[in-house]
Amino acid sequence: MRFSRTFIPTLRETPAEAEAISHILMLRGGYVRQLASGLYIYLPLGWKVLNRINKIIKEEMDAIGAQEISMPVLHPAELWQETGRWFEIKEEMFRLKDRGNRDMCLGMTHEEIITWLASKEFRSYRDLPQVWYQLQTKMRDEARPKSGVLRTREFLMKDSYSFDRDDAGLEENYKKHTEAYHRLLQRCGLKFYQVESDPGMMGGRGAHEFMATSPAGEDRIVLCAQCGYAANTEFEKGIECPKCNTTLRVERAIEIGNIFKLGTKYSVPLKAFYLDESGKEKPIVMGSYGLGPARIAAAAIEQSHDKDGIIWARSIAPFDVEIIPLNIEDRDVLNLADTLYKDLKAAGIEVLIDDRDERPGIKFKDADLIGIPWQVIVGGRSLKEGFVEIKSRKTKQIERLHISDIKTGIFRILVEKDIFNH
RNA sequence: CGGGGCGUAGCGCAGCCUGGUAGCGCGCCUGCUUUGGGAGCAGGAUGCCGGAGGUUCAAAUCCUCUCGCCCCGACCA
Repeated sequence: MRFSRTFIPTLRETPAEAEAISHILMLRGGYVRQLASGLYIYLPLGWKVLNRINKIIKEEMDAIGAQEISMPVLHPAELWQETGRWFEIKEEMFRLKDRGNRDMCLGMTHEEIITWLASKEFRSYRDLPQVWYQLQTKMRDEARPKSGVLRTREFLMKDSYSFDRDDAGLEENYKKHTEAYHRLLQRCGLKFYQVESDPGMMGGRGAHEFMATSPAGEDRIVLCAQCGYAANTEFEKGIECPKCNTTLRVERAIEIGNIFKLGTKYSVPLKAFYLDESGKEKPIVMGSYGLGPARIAAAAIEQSHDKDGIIWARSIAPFDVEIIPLNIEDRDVLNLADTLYKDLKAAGIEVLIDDRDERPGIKFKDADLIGIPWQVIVGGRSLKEGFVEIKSRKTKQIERLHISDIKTGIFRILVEKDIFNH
């Protein structure tokens, strides 16, 4: 895309309302804008990042046989009354009435809805197992939204649900999800831990959280350097590792995903039953698996930035490469930059060209702020000597490439040196 | 929901204590000069001082109420 025609409103100064690093950089980099407390607008760059994360999530979910569907955000109250959560959950649920004065609510999660579907559709053990997922907006009237997109009142969630005939089936789907989460979070370039957690109001028989370490995190986890043991501090108050007696270290972390073995907590009240081989009616055994794409993006920034801005992993960066012609009034510079732009694009690389009529300093500053992993700098000075430069956002190292060798040179660097390349 | 802080130009802030013509920096617009790390000069535009009520000859400033945003805590299916 052309910078001059793309809406990327970078900010020179830090807005007063932002304190968390990811919040500051998302605002300054022109990724998001705040509408109200806990409500965010994703601008072109932010939306691109979110979609790249979503794409990775979908690929890994599809790979374990999950099928994408989409459920409503607006729910009838009855289902929530049947499971009791209509009464257990207090101000955190947005409630409203429709024109017929029927009680409705905005979905905080979708167990009730998907279990209703399951109760209508599944008859026989032959219908199972199934795993369904969606990327859908969740609404929660948070007591205290905070830290930019880390804790909001409306947010996107990947939520999947598994339906099995017995515990063995649930264990298998649970394990598949665990493995998919590890793969996808690695692909996003995150440092994270899987820890045991409290099933809480979700109920059921076991749960895990996926935690990305960051000082901006709301949770604390304990880690064992010796054996890799990790747990939520809710459970482990002691400072010794229960597995190998090494001293544990406590770190703050962002909860980016959680998974629950629901068992029959929802299938029983919502009458989601199936008939087994002997014709006996049994409740479906369920699991539910959440993941927050916006939290993945924010955690990635928290874990990878410097004083100049964001340092994206290439897998989730808004673009792979940013071409920076330093002076667009210099014909040679602009022409070469433009040719490169078209060539890289044609080769399937996501590329942004800073074709604005701005001074070099502004372009450098904005490029570092936005954090695209590779910068291709086309300047009059080195061009006269026959070179362009390719610079790593992460290491700041510059490699000079002769113009006769630019294209292949860039491809070589993208493949060989990109530590995030998968 | 408890505690604290802040609302003044697009952004960052000063002015408030001690009432008296609304300011600074950046950005924005015009022109010229500049072009390898947020340019220089000259000219210009921009304010319901969050809102309502009150005190006063006079309120950004004092008083009351209210709304919004941030931070700490509680909460977080």
